[in-house]
Amino acid sequence: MPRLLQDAAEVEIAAGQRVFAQGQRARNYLVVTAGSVKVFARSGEGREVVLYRVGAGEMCALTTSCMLGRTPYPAEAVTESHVRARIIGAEAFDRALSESAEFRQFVFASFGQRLTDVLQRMEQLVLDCVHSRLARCLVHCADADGMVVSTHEALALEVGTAREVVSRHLKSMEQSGLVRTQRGRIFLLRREILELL
Amino acid sequence: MPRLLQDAAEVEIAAGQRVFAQGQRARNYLVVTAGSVKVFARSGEGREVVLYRVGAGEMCALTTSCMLGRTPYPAEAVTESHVRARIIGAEAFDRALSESAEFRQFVFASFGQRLTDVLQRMEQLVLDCVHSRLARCLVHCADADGMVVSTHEALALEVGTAREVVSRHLKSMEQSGLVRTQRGRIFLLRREILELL
DNA sequence: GCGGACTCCGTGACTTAGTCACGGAACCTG
DNA sequence: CAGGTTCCGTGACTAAGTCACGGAGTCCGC
Repeated sequence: MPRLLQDAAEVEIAAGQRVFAQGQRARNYLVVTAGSVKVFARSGEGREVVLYRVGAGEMCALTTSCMLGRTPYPAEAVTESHVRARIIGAEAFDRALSESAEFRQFVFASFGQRLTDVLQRMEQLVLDCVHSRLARCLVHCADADGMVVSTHEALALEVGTAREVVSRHLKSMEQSGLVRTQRGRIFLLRREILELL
Repeated sequence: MPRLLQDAAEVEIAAGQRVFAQGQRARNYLVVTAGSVKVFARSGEGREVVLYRVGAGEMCALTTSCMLGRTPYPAEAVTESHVRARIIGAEAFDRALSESAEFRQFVFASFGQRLTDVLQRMEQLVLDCVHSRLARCLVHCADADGMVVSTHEALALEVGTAREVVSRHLKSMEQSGLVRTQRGRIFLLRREILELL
């Protein structure tokens, strides 16, 4: 992480807090140093899609974009865990950008990474079926023992579908012996097969 | 457009040419000065999604991102019309970035704009139904007389669905007197209503 | 002008996904 | 352990996507 960030003010945010809401204006440049923030969009009727998440060492590209374009946030964000983040004001940000090649490098790299991430995600959402997306998501979210701690609801949000659909797919996966389910958690039994989508 | 770009080499590309393919490496920073380039992803079985398009005065964010991250292109691009573009090599790009605040401004703004565009598009793809997306697309693509010159196939690609689905929705729109269709073109009869999704 | 060849479109039958409405099971919490 | 809350399962229905096929419109060479 660039030196400039290490001197920046640090804030702590509890899990489940809203970081910003749709329509709000961006005030400060943000870099997460610990924990993870979920950025998502919400439809009129309450359906949601996760756009991306910001993990430790990453900046919130949307914030940066909104600050530069002076546009309001087109999405909202909440913390998924206890989060620590560094904050930089607009002026300091501009200054750092012009003075430090290292900082530019960092900002650009984050931006680029985010863009390709999002494009890839979009590609999956449109081209892959729910079954694949769910399998991928499970493998990705599983810990070393193959356990995923998440509700069907949350998984649905993640793969961009509805809870019931996730329930049904999980049931079919369970019937084919790929997973075992419990309230609030899923155990992957045949990780290799799930990885093949 | 920053001065640096005005001195850069200009290339011309005919309509329908591939600009880059999936897996290829980015070599040069690109800014389109006339025409439009379509960036899209393709699934194994030939389905496609348009990720975004680069119009006059815009840079290709994906190219920039891939150059900075030294990653291969995750998508492909073709020209939709005769295109003129300015090209800058990697070294000149880095130099311009450090020397010119104007250039930085331009690159960042483009990047940010692209990101919010893509996020918005993603949001629509997941949260809106095909009917809305199609209506929006028609309104957006129509000329002053309310005429859209496009095949059902192309519209399908645009809204991220299949040709048959577009055909059916167009038929239903025609039956409700919203549009009139001909081979290769669609006339919007009730633009106001289409705008309400 | 006429016979392909090609592109574009329409349609039926079927599969997969998403929505709605509900009830029941599992888990807190006093 | 009573009562609320969260989470999950299910059936019935609608919307969307896939597959297969045929037909209409357009282009082009002769």
